[in-house]
Amino acid sequence: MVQGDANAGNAGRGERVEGGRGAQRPKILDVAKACGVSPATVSNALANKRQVKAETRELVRRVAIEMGYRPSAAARGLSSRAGRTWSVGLVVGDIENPVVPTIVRGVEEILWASRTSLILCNTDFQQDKKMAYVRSLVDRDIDGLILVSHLFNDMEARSISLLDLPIVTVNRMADEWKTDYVGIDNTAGTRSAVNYLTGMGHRRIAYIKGLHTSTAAEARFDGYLVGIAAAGGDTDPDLVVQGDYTQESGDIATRQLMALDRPPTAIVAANDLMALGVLGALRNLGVSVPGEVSVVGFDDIHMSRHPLINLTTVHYPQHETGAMAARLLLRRIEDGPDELPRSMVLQPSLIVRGTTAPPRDMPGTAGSGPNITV
Amino acid sequence: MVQGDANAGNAGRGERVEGGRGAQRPKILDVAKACGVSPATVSNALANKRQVKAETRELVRRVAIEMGYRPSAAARGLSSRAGRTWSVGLVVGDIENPVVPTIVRGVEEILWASRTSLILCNTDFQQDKKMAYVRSLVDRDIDGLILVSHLFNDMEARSISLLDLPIVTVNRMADEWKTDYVGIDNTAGTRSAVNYLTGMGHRRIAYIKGLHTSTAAEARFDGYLVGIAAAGGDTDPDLVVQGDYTQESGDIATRQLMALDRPPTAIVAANDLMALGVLGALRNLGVSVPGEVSVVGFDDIHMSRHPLINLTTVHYPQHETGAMAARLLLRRIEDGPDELPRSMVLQPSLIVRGTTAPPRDMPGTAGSGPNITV
DNA sequence: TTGTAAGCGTTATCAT
DNA sequence: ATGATAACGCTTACAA
Repeated sequence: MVQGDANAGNAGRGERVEGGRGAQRPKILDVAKACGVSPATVSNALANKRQVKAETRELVRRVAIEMGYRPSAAARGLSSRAGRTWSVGLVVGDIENPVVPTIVRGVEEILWASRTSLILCNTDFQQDKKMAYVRSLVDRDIDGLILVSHLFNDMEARSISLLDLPIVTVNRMADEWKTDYVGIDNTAGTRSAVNYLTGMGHRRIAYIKGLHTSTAAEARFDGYLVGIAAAGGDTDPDLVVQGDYTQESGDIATRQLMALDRPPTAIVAANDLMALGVLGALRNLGVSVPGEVSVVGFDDIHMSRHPLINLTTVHYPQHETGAMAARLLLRRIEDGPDELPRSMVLQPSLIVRGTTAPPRDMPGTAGSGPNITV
Repeated sequence: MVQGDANAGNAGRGERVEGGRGAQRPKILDVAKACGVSPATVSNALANKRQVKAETRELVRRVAIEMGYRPSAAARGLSSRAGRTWSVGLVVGDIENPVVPTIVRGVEEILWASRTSLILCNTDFQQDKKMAYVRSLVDRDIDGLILVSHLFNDMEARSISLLDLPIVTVNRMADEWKTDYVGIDNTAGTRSAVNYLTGMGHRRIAYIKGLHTSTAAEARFDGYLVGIAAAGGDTDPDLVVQGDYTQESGDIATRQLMALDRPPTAIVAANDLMALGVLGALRNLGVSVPGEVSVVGFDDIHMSRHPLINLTTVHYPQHETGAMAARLLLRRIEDGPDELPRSMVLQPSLIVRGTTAPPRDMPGTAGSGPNITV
């Protein structure tokens, strides 16, 4: 029973719909009619909100399923003042950066559990694209927003704050903008990497910086500086090269570093992608790792674990970061804006693999075995 | 990896903004009043639809911007019969699989150009999660749907077809379901890989299959079979091992293959991720590549290009696939359902790198230089 | 050129 | 326990 009469009321409208195709989705009124009750009752029966006689409730439910009725999310959001849209925006700079999909996955996992949709925005780190996306998300009445590795200037921050929309920022160091925050202690991360190297006797340690637009990049660099200073390492400015987080920039930086009169005995990169570039360049230059030069990355992307790469790196809990951001956001959405901003700082940890060893001129304890011998 | 302390010392920063907070977003009526015109005029002035006196139009626009007015997407979609929601769903199995982010990026690039939002759904290849996501997308009145590497059984396909929603499937071989389609010639891809190997003299070539739930996996396997048959290669069933597209399964399969009485001289994997597993396993087993065993992958993920990996593989145009899917979808959304289904089959191409060489017992032309020597 | 009013599909507030 | 009816914020006939 109950089959084709959806569309009964609005027949004649769907010109083109000739053969039984294009059966429009039934609306709540269709279900109501089919059940001989009012739309309100259907709504209540389905939402389990008000008291509805068990009998009617069952009837409505059965018919609704039979007809394939599904409430329109848009209509729902429009109605009911407290109505959520059950969707959140996720703004990332570059979905192709290996750390990002893992973060996204962490976010998705949590959101899925509360049946919240994820609107993905890829900004290519362009200011205007970023803002346009945010505006578009707001137009959609999203319940909340997660911003990964993005900086907002005062004007932008102010204009967004006005919306008093639940926001969680990820990988952005604290500023005046009071949003919830998830991140790691970047400084501690690089410092532990440098400490490890100096502990093995390295003194001439190079650093390849990340994109300057990121506060995380600054923090990681600080860790390097502190670590070098603490061990009385070489502070030759030529040992610091600007990169942009891409593999290629790691490659270029390495050629530059190895061309120095006194090349470094170890290279620390601000992320794994650049470290991979370092390894590639060294390989092509015929420099053995870790025999002649040690290499350390930051992030611990999946590929770094590969036996052919086997990169010593600082582990960044990417999945957990995403999951935590989503949890914070959902909590904020439920609690409302009156709670104090929450910060979650996860701890990175050094993972020692095969690209690090004592410097050649100081054959102390051997590393975990040479990784590549050219 | 040590959990972090939560809630840092940013207390004191959050003062509860009591008074002027929560300035709600202005609605069209607010703008109308502020301009002394009717809401209809505001709508028309902003949408540039009907003729509006240039003067009023400018006034309305200025005031709208001043007040920060933005039309509600939900209300817009709900109103106007022809109203699109300017959002599409993108269903993928695993965002962490390296080919996926690149496809996503291709989709995003095109969608962004037409200001259409991307709702990302990660199914983990679970049937129920997949269908739940699709339903949720339909509830949201999305304008269209892109399904990447997903199979739908008849019942599912039928129930979705009823919606007559614009759909583009990616990486799924043709079946009775008439949707637009983007894919590559998978069979030709693996066949070219096998041809290359047999051309160098290989006869005992192993194959690691992809997940059986995917039709692409079947097609790729077919290419292997055809290639082997054409060259009179070894059809020993032990040479075919089932994998699941993960790196780990490539590793396991390789140990199994190399433990055979007569191990293969070459291994073809149904994707790069498994091929990376193969390389890792061979490395750990002390088998030289390509000296003792040649390895070929499929996809050409970013990492395969790395000098330390340097994997010979079949290039799969991931970005272009995503972009093409989005173009097809947008076109379908605009053209309506009456046009015939369109199919787009892109051509894969073999990329010869360093993991392939003639078999040891047949030292013809050497490969492009040994990649790894253990 | 502009205003009025009728939807769009729900949920919420009243009555009954 | 249920049914009218008024929002929700917008677009678009239809009038003026």
